[in-house]
Amino acid sequence: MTTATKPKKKRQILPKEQRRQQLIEATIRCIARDGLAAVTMHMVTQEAGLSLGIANLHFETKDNLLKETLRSVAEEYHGGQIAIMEGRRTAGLADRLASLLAFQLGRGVTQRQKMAVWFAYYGEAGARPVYQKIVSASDRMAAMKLESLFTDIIEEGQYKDANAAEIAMGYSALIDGLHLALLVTPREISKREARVIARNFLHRAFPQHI
Amino acid sequence: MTTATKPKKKRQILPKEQRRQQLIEATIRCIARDGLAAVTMHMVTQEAGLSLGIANLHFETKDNLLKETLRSVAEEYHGGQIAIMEGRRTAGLADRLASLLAFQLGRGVTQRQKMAVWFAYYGEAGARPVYQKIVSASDRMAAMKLESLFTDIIEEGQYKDANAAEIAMGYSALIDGLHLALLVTPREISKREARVIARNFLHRAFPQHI
DNA sequence: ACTCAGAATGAACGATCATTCATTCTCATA
DNA sequence: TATGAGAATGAATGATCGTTCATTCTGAGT
Repeated sequence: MTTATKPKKKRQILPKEQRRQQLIEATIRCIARDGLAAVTMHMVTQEAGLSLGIANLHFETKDNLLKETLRSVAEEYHGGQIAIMEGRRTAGLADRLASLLAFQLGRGVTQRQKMAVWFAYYGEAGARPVYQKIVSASDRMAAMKLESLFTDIIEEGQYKDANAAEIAMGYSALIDGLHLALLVTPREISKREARVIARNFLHRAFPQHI
Repeated sequence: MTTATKPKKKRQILPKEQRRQQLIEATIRCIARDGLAAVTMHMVTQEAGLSLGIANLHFETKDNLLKETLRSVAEEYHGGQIAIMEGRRTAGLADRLASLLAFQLGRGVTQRQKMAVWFAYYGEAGARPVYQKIVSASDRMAAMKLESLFTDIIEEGQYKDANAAEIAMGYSALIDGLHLALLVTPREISKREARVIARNFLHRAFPQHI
């Protein structure tokens, strides 16, 4: 039996921003794998393949690292939605609606990892106003864009008695709830079923568009 | 300035079950106030007005106490729903539907406390299969009852193209999402609005019943 | 009134973790 | 090649927390 080889030893110096990103990504993987409560600085820095002190060097405190990680995930998630809803690519409203749904309930291990992080923070949000503030910054923007998209759709489809704000809040809640179900009881619901449910919600509201 | 009075000193012996309940309730308050990650044995036992060692005496470990607390909240929440859906009180299906909605989005500080606990655990559920198992035990039962209620409603209303299982999953997800919104961004949505959204969801599915 | 089973207590212990900082190492620049 | 600014390291530190258990205390039974 040979002594375990130490695969990497070489120390490398990289620009600050790159290290920060590297540490945030390692943090996301740790949270998704072990849960927010179990994450330690050792765990994160080892996951990143770096030394213990590096996280404090770039983020000052663990709390700060966690906050920045949440900000990163929130901005990516909401940013993705906003990009679709602003619709530079797809011109038609119906296309945007379909793209949005596909993005929100799309495939990918990445997606699942991000969702795990998302809800780990939600779980603490009730007790930690800081988290609420970080999320609501980008959340509010996404909510506005969604309401605006629905307003356009209602006008285009001449839907009677349709309240864009109310449907938007309902749709957002439904998507959150479906994500939660996929995360907590994945055996009870598949992504395909989740997509059907969300589609039917939209279809009942905007039958001509989806 | 007088020395701070020590309000309580008398040691009291109570039956095991009562102490367990007392500790679980203290745990719920602690989680709601400070978040699951911040809860300590000191905190819980002090909140309960008891001594440090008592939680270990009745629950062996902290982990066990947290698991039992989750079980208690899950059973209360799902149990409340199940009781309504079995509908011994209200005979009409429409009444049951309204009662269910009122229960799920009803008023009360208690409700908010329980919801905080609920999502604190959801946040860790992705990384802790034990939590998933505890929740899914009562969750599955509630889901079955809900689907059964919707099946009856579909038959009574002769709704065409309505899939009870799909609408039940959608409704459950919507309620979860609304709870999440109320917890995380209470300024963006009121309980009244949440109730309207849920009601409209049901109205679109079962227009004759609500 | 007396007794004692076992409920309750809390000081102490050991383990874990975030943070610090003296030291080592890297690489852009000269 | 030589050099030093500062990036990276990880042993050490101090604080926090879960758990233990010797001791104290209670109250039902006699």
